[in-house]
Amino acid sequence: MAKTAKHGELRKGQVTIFDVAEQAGVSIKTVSRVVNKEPHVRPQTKKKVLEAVQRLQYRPNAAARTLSGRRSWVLGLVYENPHEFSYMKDVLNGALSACEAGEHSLLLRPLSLPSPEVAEHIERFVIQARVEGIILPSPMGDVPEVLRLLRRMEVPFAAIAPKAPAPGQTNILCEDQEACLSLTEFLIDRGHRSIGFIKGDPEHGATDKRFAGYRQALRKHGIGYRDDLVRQGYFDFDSGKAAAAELLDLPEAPSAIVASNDDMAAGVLFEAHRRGLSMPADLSVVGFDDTPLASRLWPPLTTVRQPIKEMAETAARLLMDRLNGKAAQPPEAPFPCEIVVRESVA
Amino acid sequence: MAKTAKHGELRKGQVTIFDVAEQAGVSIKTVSRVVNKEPHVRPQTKKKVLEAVQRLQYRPNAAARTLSGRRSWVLGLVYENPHEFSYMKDVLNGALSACEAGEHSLLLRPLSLPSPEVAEHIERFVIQARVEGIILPSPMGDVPEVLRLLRRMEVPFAAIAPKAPAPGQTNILCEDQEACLSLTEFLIDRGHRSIGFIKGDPEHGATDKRFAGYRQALRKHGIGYRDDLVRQGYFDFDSGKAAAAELLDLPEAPSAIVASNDDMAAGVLFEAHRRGLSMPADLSVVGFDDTPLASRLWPPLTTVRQPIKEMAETAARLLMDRLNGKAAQPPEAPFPCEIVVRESVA
DNA sequence: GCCATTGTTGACAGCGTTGTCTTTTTCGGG
DNA sequence: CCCGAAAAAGACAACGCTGTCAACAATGGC
Repeated sequence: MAKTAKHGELRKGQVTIFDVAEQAGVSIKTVSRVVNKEPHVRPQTKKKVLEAVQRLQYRPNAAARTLSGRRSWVLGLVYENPHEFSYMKDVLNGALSACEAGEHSLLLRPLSLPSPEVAEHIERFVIQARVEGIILPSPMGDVPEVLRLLRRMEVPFAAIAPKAPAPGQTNILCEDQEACLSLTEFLIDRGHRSIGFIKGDPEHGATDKRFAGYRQALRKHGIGYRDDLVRQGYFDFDSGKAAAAELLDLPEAPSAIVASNDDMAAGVLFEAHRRGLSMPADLSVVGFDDTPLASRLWPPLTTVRQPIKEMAETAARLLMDRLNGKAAQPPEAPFPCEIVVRESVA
Repeated sequence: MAKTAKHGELRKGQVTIFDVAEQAGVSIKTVSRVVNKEPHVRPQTKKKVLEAVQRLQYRPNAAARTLSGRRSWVLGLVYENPHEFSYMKDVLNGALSACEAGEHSLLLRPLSLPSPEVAEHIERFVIQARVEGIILPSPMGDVPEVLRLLRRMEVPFAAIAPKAPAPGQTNILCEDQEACLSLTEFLIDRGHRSIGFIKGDPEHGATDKRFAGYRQALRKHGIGYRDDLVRQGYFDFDSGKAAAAELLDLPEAPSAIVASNDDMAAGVLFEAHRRGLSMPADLSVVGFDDTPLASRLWPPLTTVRQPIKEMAETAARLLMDRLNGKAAQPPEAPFPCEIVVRESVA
């Protein structure tokens, strides 16, 4: 009882497991069992404990938990710091909300990507912060050193939209190819036959799938594939602008351009404006991602909305389930995308 | 020695204070003193310890530190989740880099703002995660309940660009008014005499200062202030669009519009495009913040770049200094802004 | 009604660090 | 060369929780 008494005097608002145990008239270990959803507690006892927890507003001390147990309740989000943050914003919000629901903390680790020390940075991050699991938004899920390191350290991870979704790891995918197929078909349906395409960064998982969707659409509608209508981009504004310049300089310039993301589509519009073209009359443009940018450009972009936030949420949830020892679910079906029609297509 | 031996076997890569103590031939307390830069250690001893730390790559276990000591080494970033994340992206990066340098962790807490439970959320956040100090980017630094709560809980905080920078708290400001003065003067210099202004969200700290800069510029150049040329906005695209529509419907429509941020400026451009105006010939537009958006719009926006990242870094650093018991520095001078000239002004 | 088995609960020792208090060492002055 | 004070170093008990193992209660088969 001495101990109980000592702990009874709540210090700085901290309610401890001892207080709950006292309230419920059980030992601290039993409280621990209930809080951690362990078996071997009678329903009746469980009820008493939960009531005490509720009454005292008890929240386990994370530091003590980490120190004592094998768990740290920390997930890491390792990402490449982009110029256009809207994709990461959704990832962040999704991960954050899942972590809150799962009583985990989320620690961020931005990294600049083509760098030899990536693995070391992550290793330090994991050891230092005792990170239990890692979320890898694209393109992190495709960096071989990163994957190798995490496997070696046996740190579970979930990759969002990786390029090559390795089996046996948690992958969160979306229907990139199908979406890009529909997007291209949308242009074909409006009468376009000469359609340019700007590829994304070859490092990103989505790049190939979107391109495949484009080709599939052409094939499906019997439109010949023309290599000169396809340009390499890197998912950023400048590369989109440059690719557009090349396409528009073509003797047989396309009447519509599919950009693999909105930022590049913005580059296309910019270049077209610069040339005094009037959109969408002279050129139709579509993007991908439905960033805030898409609705702010003139003309506002027809684009594809991906459920990034939900994907990140799922990634975090699956990770936590795995850490909690839940049986491995069957791999999630790819998330569906949705075309958002705006005025950038004639 | 038994203890030392037991701890000697590095478990899961964890190097403990015992290992360092053994290597250096001192007690763990001495290691603790050195690591925490406490006094009462002979230079010679200190050197030995630091060498051992270096050799073993020792990093104190954060959980143990938190549990044992009074410190948690955690800062919180409490923000309103915006549509346009670029401001927060900079804040985040700044805070993150300062935290890394100062060996703190950063925990995020997005909140939706006009909400009665804001204070409760923050209270739980602080207690739960044992947050030691909080960074409040605008407009969080102006929510009375938040400030009241933090003062009551005695949690140090630093406000970035608050509306009413209360004395005695850490405020990070920038020269909003001066910048908006220069920005307006930039238009006046180009011959504009009828200049519209779209105010920002009245909740934000920057709103009044930017408006004051606008009025100051008119006064300085002997241009009469016209109330009908000023509209209320809320820092978002739609409000900018709506305000622009009103201004352009005016019998004597302005030849230039100053929007209090880029997102609203995007709204102005959008509305003007919709009416078939040609920019910048028919209408000049300037924004504020230099978001990625600014360079992607057509025409690209002349705007003001604020050193947000540096400001956030400073906020975090000042907070950590305070927590480390360093003497309170004199309040930092406001950060200077910089006009970024692009093609949206004729 | 007894024993073996299973289910439920509790006592107690860590986890790696800091805070407090004690012990040892150093150093200057007589 | 010794004494006292101050500086340096150490011993040890928290911190709040989980893991391990032991104790006890309930259950079922004979």
